[in-house]
Amino acid sequence: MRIATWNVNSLRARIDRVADFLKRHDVDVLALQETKVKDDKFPRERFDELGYEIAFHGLNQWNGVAIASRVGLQDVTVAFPEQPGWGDDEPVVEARALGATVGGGTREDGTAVPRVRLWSLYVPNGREIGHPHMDYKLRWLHTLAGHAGQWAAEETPLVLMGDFNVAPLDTDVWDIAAFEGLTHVTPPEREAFGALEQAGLVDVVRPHTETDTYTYWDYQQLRFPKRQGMRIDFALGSPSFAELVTGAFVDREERKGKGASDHAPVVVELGGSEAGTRA
DNA sequence: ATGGCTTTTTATAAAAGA
Repeated sequence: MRIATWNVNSLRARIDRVADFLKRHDVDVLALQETKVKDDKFPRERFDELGYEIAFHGLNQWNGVAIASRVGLQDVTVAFPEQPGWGDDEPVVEARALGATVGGGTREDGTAVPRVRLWSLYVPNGREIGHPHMDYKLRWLHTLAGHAGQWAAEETPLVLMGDFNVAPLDTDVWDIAAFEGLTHVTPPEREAFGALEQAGLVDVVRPHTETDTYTYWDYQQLRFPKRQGMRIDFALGSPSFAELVTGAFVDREERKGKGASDHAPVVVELGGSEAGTRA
C-alpha cells in the first residue's frame, strides 16, 4: 500500500498533475494540503473518475485539506480537538486538519490492506519571528502534540502527514546561514515539532532518504535548479505505523516543469500485515 | 532595488506563502 502527502498549492490549478501522480506511483491514499478551494468548488468528479473516495475541507481561498483513498475512507474528522483559531476578536478555526481512517479491508487478490488512522495537516506558516502568526503556529503544534500521544496509543496505526512548516535539522535547509532571523528553523519551532516526537511519533521518511533531500523549493531565485530547498513536509508515524513502513521517497520530478507546486509529494510504502503481504 | 514567483478573489490590488 502506498500513502502520500502533498502540499499542492491550489488543487484546481494542478488537478491534472495530481491525477498523473496518482497513476504514475500507484498511490492508494493521498493527503493534500493547501487545496485553496472552498468545498462547493472542490473538483470531486476527478477523484470519482479515478476511483478514489475523497474527503475535503476548505472554507475560502486559503489553506484547505483533503484525503483521497481507493482503499476505504471512514470516520472523517474535520479539525482536531481544541485546534487553535486565527484572528483577533473571533478566532476562526482554519481548514488545516482533516483526519480519516483508511485501509483495513482485503484486496481482490486476497491480501490484507493495513488499517491506518491518517491526518492531513497544514501547519500555520508563522510569517515572521515575533508576528502573532508565529504564536499561532506554536500553539497549533503544541495542541496537536497534546493529542498525539493518546492517538498513537490507539490500536489503529497512526500517521500525521503534511506540511509542518518546520525544518527540524540544520541540514533540512540548503544553507542554515541564509535562514538567520527567519522562521522555520528557530528553537521554539523545533521544540514544537519535537513535542510530536516526544509524544511517540517518528519520522518514517528520513531513514529512507539522503540528508539533502528537500520537499520544498521557493518559486523565486531559481531555488529548484540550484537545489536550494527545505525539508518541511513529513510523515510522522506511531510505532505500530513505523513497523509497517518498508520504504519512502520524495517525488522530486513533480517539482519540475510548468505548473509545478512549490512542494514535492512525499510517498510512503507500507508492507502487508500478518494476514498477507502484497507482492 | 522597499523585488525577483505563484495563486486566489464575488479581482484587476492585495494577501499569503516560506
